[in-house]
Amino acid sequence: MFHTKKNNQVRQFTQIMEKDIRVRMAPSPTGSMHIGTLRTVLYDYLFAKKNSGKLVLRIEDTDQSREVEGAVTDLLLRLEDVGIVHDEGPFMDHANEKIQERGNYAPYTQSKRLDIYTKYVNKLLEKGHAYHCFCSSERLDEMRKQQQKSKQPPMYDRTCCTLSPDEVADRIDKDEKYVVRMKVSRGETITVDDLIRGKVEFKSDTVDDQVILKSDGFPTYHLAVVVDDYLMKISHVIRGEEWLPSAPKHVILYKMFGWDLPVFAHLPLLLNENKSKLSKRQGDVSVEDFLNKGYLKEALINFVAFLGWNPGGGQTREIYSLDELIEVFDLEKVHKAGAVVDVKKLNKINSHYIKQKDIDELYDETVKFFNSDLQKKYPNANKHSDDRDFLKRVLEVERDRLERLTDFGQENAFFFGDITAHKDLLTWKESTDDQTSDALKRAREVLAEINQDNWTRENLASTLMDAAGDDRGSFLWPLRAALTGEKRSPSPMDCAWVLGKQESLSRLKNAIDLF
RNA sequence: GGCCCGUUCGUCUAGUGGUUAGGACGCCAGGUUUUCAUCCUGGUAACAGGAGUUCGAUUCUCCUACGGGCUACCA
Repeated sequence: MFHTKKNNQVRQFTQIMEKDIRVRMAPSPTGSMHIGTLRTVLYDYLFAKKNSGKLVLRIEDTDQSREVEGAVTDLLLRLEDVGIVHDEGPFMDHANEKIQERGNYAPYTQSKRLDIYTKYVNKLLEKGHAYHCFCSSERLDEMRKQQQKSKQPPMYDRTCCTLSPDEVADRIDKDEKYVVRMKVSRGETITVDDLIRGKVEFKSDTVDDQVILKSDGFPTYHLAVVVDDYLMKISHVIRGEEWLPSAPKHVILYKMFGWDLPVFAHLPLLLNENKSKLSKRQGDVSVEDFLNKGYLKEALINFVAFLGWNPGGGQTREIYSLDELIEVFDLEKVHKAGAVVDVKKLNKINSHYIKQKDIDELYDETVKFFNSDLQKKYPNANKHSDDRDFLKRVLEVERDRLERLTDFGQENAFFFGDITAHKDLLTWKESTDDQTSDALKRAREVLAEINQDNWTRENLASTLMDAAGDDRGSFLWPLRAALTGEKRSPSPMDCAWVLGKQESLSRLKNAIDLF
């Protein structure tokens, strides 16, 4: 009777739990947001949204020594940049330039939860699942050295495990520094059930008596994640594969506390070209770097989503918006093997989004890159730097040539400064001087006849193509060269459109004067 | 060294107990084009190796090799 009832309760409870999808992103504030973090966080977000769940942001700052000033702010800003919105945790309060926490399980910053951890560590201590350890780091180092030498796995030798309660109390009284270690029972098999990898088994004999409470009173990651994931009712633990080896420690802790396990999903690593774990050294890896290099957030999200996952099912489309990704995302389709980050592919995706983007929106995102370099590159550019219409025309003509936003204006100095045309450049293939001169004069006549109102991209294109007739090269090349002074550029119609009638005619006159 | 994970074109990947092993990026060639770029078409290139199961394995199992991760009072 009793058992049946209880089982039913348990079943109901777990059913509710299963429906209640809650995932967390749990970064450490140790620097600017890494592209790998972005991928993990994106999968968190996609999974939560796909399953109508909640996304929690929790700051894992239990290592004070590694903490970097402003890292949390950077993180929140980057999340805003790419459009990943969480439901609980710290948020930027832009009005007051502060960080504010929101949610029922606050605080979401581990350094503010110290008393919670000590409480749970004490529980473990009481139940005999943990013990105090007074070993100095010098002794520990020496011990590991010896173990390495004799080809033993480096593990704590449990010297302090057998200390009597009296001795422990005594040494604590004497203010001796100590840590608390979890006591892993021997001879067991620990199974980590992973959504992506299936069941992964570990012998408990190979699991170290991990420190769970450091001598500074802070918990280690292992204790803090388990406690917080439990208290914050996290249903799915999604994190990088580098955590797989420590997953059995977490499973053991859940068991010690008597808590239900969350679902684990260990994501494949993002790799350098040489297949090692993606790191700085090998180029920029922070989200901010990519954004600053002129990659659109849509491209970055799209690119990173397909590193280690794809919709499958013979689907060949690879361009997906964030909302579309939510539609098709499936955590179980995530791969097992690591994925090399290939910037060339990112470039392609980026240029795709640049071509697609609404021109005004694109302009707003692009012009800031242009302005920052404007003075250095184009001494004469000032006359146009505030001319939104002019810059927008340049962008429209250039957009199909852009791989990154930072390319804007890069190869088109002729739009902004004075040019010097040379005879050689103006001459098309075997044309004689007379032919070139005639072509230029004819072009000037054609352009001169187009009145201001008709000075549109479309009209210029059709008029000039008509004027070019069959022998396009001998007409269009000198015109383009006269307008740009460059070997490569957008089409003469586009250049004329951007430059405007007056400037175009003036440049043509300068060219004609050379002959 | 120990533990764990992984392995389809160079890269990201689809896919199946029987397929001409498909797509994307890159690269190469051709086309469109006044140039460059865009765009279009085509081409190049892969199931790590061995054994087993099977009528048949890239697909299932085992072994090996190779790669990677972890091995802290870091996360």
